[in-house]
Amino acid sequence: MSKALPSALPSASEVRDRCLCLHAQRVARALARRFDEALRPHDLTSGQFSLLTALSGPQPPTVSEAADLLAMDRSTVTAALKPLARRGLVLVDSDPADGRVKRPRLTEAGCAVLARAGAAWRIAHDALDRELGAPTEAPAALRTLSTRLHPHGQPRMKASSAS
Amino acid sequence: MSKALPSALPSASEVRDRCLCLHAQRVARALARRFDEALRPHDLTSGQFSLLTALSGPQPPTVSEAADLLAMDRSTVTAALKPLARRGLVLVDSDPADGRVKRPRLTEAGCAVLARAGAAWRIAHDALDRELGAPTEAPAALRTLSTRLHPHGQPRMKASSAS
DNA sequence: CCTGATCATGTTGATATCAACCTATCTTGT
DNA sequence: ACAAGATAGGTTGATATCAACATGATCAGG
Repeated sequence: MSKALPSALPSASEVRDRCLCLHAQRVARALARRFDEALRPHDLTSGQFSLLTALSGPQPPTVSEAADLLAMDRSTVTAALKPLARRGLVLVDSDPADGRVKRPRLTEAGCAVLARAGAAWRIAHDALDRELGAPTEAPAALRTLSTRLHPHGQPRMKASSAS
Repeated sequence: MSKALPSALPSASEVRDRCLCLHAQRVARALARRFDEALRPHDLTSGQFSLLTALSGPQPPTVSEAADLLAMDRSTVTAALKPLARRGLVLVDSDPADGRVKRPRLTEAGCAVLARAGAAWRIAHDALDRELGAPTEAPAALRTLSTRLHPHGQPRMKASSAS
């Protein structure tokens, strides 16, 4: 109903003001740069740190599970693991029960690096929280969006017949 | 004060729950995929669409200004312009007043593509808004964060002496 | 057992992303 | 006019990112 008038084509300012995607990219890039810098002493990018964290649970996730956790493509995870494996921080085991499944896990060295980097992460995150001033609602909103847009952890349900 | 106890190293779940950077990446990736798909009929990625939009003002921005607008590195803009220039959608002019400055601008073809893609963008964005249900505060929060983390448009001030 | 469908992952090719370095241009002080 | 510093941009090398396709493993019927 409300879209009976496509009116004019989207203007530059409309996109700049409205586009969630644009703002999400802006935020993502700004934060990535920030944490990249904080983690540089440990030779990890923010993305690598997130990936290592995703592997750090008691039971190593499969590649697909890790991808889901990070809301990235499976093939991106495969690619991202390579530099880490080359450095001996992760090891990609095959699942004994299912030959298709791979379970990348942290090595001892990987655990050590992650532990040190984790301390730097916390310092950087505390600084960020401080800099954002009073507990803004922004972080919570970001997490909500994150969950809404790409729920994780639940058994995937295929596109059902429901419209 | 509150950091007298570094206590344990950050756990996986602490990072997963707290890390703004991780959630920002998740949101950015999910939205990028979404708009990539919406714009695919026009052979534009969400990033290319944003870049074209940034160039679409009356006075074409410099490379640095465009980078600032998108919160990306200058060299990323340079790289991102290449595929677009190759396809004849943008043209990189030199500023007549300052030989260092380049001003990438849309060609006629670029304008046409952007107009068509803009219509698709609006449809996709309307659908997204609808899907996010009631006017959540998330979008506003995202925009706030975006501005806080990487203000744009204002004359850059170098790191002041304030501690 | 086969055979086809399904599933997990890997590979390829294109683009995106950034830091570090490099070059060309402008500006300022002399 | 010249040299020194600042500024704008590009180049290089590494990694990240995804879609599309390809491979190999498992599973369900027969």
